[in-house]
Amino acid sequence: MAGSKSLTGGVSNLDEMSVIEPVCAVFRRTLKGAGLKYTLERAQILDAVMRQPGLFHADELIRGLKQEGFRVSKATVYRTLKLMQDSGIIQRVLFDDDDAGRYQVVFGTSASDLLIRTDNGEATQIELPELRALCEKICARHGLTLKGHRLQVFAAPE
Amino acid sequence: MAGSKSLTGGVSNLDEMSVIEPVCAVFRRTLKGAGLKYTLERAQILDAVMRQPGLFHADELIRGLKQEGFRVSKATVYRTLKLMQDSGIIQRVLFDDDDAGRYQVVFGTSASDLLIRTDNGEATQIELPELRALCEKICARHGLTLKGHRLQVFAAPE
DNA sequence: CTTGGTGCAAACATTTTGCAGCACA
DNA sequence: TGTGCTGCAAAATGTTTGCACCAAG
Repeated sequence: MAGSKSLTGGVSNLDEMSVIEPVCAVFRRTLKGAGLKYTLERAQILDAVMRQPGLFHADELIRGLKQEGFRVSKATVYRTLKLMQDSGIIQRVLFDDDDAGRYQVVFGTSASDLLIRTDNGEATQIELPELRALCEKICARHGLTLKGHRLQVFAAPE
Repeated sequence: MAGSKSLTGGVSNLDEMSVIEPVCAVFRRTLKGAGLKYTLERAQILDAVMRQPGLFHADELIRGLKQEGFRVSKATVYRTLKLMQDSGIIQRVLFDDDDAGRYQVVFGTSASDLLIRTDNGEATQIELPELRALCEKICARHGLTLKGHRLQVFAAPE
């Protein structure tokens, strides 16, 4: 991770990044579909994003990238983050006050569901399979097709 | 600094809060409990908020107030909005890109649940009674007490 | 008086955009 | 050659804060 370019580049050789593979493909496909390119910077950012533990701040991400020696500008990071949203790889999350800039990886997980502790803000990804059916039901009732969902459960100890 | 700091200590039970008790009373009680005052401006803002159809933007609210002849500053509006969040009367909502500044009245409704059309951004409040039990189950599994939840269902026609 | 509230404007944090140069199809 | 990409810095949002003054207990 400290080297120069051990990225998912995809042009030729890869490293031992396994989680990233499918996401990478999705991202690339989406980009290509829009006439955009899968550049080194975008690969680096995707890589960094997938390495994030659940939730992350755009700011942290940027700092992390710089710390690892990558020279990406925040403009590019934000631009890429937006592209990733469009590709359905990540989504913005806001669960309480003052939580701007918070993102979450949603690709390859059913991780739109969060359990959030109101006492310390800690967020855990939860699994709630039954929810899917509920959402589908609601959509059907409105004559719509389910595209996704997001649940935030707030709780405290005691 | 993640958790919210409730003025009276954990308002929370939004879902079962009876519709009967006027929001005004709750707000007032909460304020008093924190040694704060229920001023004219706060009343005006609360009033305007309750008049909002579901979701609203802080910005719209401010414009609306000014248009009605009230001379409240945005600073006061934001300060009051925050107080209302702490009282559990409203909550911030972010369901997609670019939706900062969006709020929702949650008092007296089980309205943390939204059906959002991905094609035009239109948001409808939905009723999903079964969800409550699911949330409770999850909380129990983690040894926590349910404080509230928020669901966003994304869907499109076709 | 003392505590809190308000408006205003400046400050902030986050995200976006204009621009010039660069890279690759 | 053109189209897209990048970094930088400036701009644009959305929200908060410092300050001086006002209002009520």
